[in-house]
Amino acid sequence: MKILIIEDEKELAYAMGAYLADENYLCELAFTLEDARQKLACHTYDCVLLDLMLPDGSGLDLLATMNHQQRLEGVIILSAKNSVEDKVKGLQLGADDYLPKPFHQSELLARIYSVIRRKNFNNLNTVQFEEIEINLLSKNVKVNDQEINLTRKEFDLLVFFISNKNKVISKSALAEYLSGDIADMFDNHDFVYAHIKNLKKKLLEVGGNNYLKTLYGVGYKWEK
Amino acid sequence: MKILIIEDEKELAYAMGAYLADENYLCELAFTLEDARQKLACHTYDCVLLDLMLPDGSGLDLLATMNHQQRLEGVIILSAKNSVEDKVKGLQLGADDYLPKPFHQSELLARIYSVIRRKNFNNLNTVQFEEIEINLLSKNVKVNDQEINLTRKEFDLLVFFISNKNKVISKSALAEYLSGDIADMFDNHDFVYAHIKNLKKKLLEVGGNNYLKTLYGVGYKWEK
DNA sequence: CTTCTATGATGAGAATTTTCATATTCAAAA
DNA sequence: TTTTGAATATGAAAATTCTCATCATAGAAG
Repeated sequence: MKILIIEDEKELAYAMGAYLADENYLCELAFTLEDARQKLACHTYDCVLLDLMLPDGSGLDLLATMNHQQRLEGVIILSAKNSVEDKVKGLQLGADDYLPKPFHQSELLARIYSVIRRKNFNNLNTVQFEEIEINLLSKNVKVNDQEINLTRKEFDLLVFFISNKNKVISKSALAEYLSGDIADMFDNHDFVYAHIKNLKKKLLEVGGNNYLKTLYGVGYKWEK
Repeated sequence: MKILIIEDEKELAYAMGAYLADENYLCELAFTLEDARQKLACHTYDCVLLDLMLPDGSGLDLLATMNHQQRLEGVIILSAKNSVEDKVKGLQLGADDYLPKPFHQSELLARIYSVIRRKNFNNLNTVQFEEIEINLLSKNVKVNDQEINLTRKEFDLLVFFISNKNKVISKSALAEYLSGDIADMFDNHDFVYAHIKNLKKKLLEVGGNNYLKTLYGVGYKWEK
């Protein structure tokens, strides 16, 4: 489970990071909005801990953007202000929980666990992208309500693309994801081509659109 | 592959980060010794790029600590000084390479690759159980110094057994581990039998002992 | 001790995954 | 614009993985 901690009080941020690391969460820290945006652009997290007052702006702006981009991360707002307006605004903007500072580590942990669990039960079961509907649990995929059979690798590929839509994904990242192993730089990853070809073919056969753009020399991007 | 860039010239640090990110390394930046120590306390990297002259001290001190703590990271010293003493001292303190500034990106890349490779091929990546020797990186397996070819699943199975030796492992745990997916209670996991059979056969063919006990109705246990 | 049932083992075949040789396409250099 | 080298696409073959039918065995029940 990966957590992004957006918090400009460095001492607090490091303390949270260390504590959560102990609990086997993978943590990354962002001390500014800009830093947070960078990290969110490159990575997907399971949960984001968001301080509202940051040196370069309000966390609420970031929250609005994330909501707008339909990010899947659970967001817990950490705020010292503890104003009702912020809390309401935060939850309206799609935050999943609000934790006033100061808080106990155990409480933080409990909230994180609950947010991740809730997210998982809401979003994890089905994912939709235009005419494509994926049930992550049963692993069924429908295109225009017509069911198609994908192999495991094709399914994984589709899910990975859709959950990273609009982002550029390198071939080696795909290789790593599909093989479930660190991608050796000096291996060739031609099997990725094969699975992409087969996935494309199956989607087209049932009248799906091709959302997968090839970015020569760079990778792939799934977008409308 | 994760790289920690310890470098106080921010522009250079960002440039390296961007370049290495392109090459599919995950990079983190530290601009001070303190920052670097924090990050090293929380994370493990595959390679550390270390500038020697940092605002809050000399990188050599950090190197000494890392050496003392027997950290596994490969360390490449980046230095503008290019003094023979620093180079000697750095290598004595356990650095793996020394790259005088300015350098070309391609050279940096080559050094990183070489350092990671060297680190990875030493015996830190091998696991031994009696006559069986496994290199986790190259994925070679030797039985009585004789190399055998295992498929990916057979290899994974062997590693899983040996790293859980003397413990009882259920069939569904094996299924989950091999498939890299939560094991569906209502699936049958007969493929586990197949891989176990094939692994056993290959090990016996080269004169290995059978360390795998079947616990009827319970699971398996790897023990001498 | 025998029978019965569920679990595990096995071989063969089906399906999937990966590799490989070849063709095509892209973008930089000439 | 044309050429060139590298990246991507593709079909088919090779290798691996999974399924299935059948057999063997452990342990419970009679």
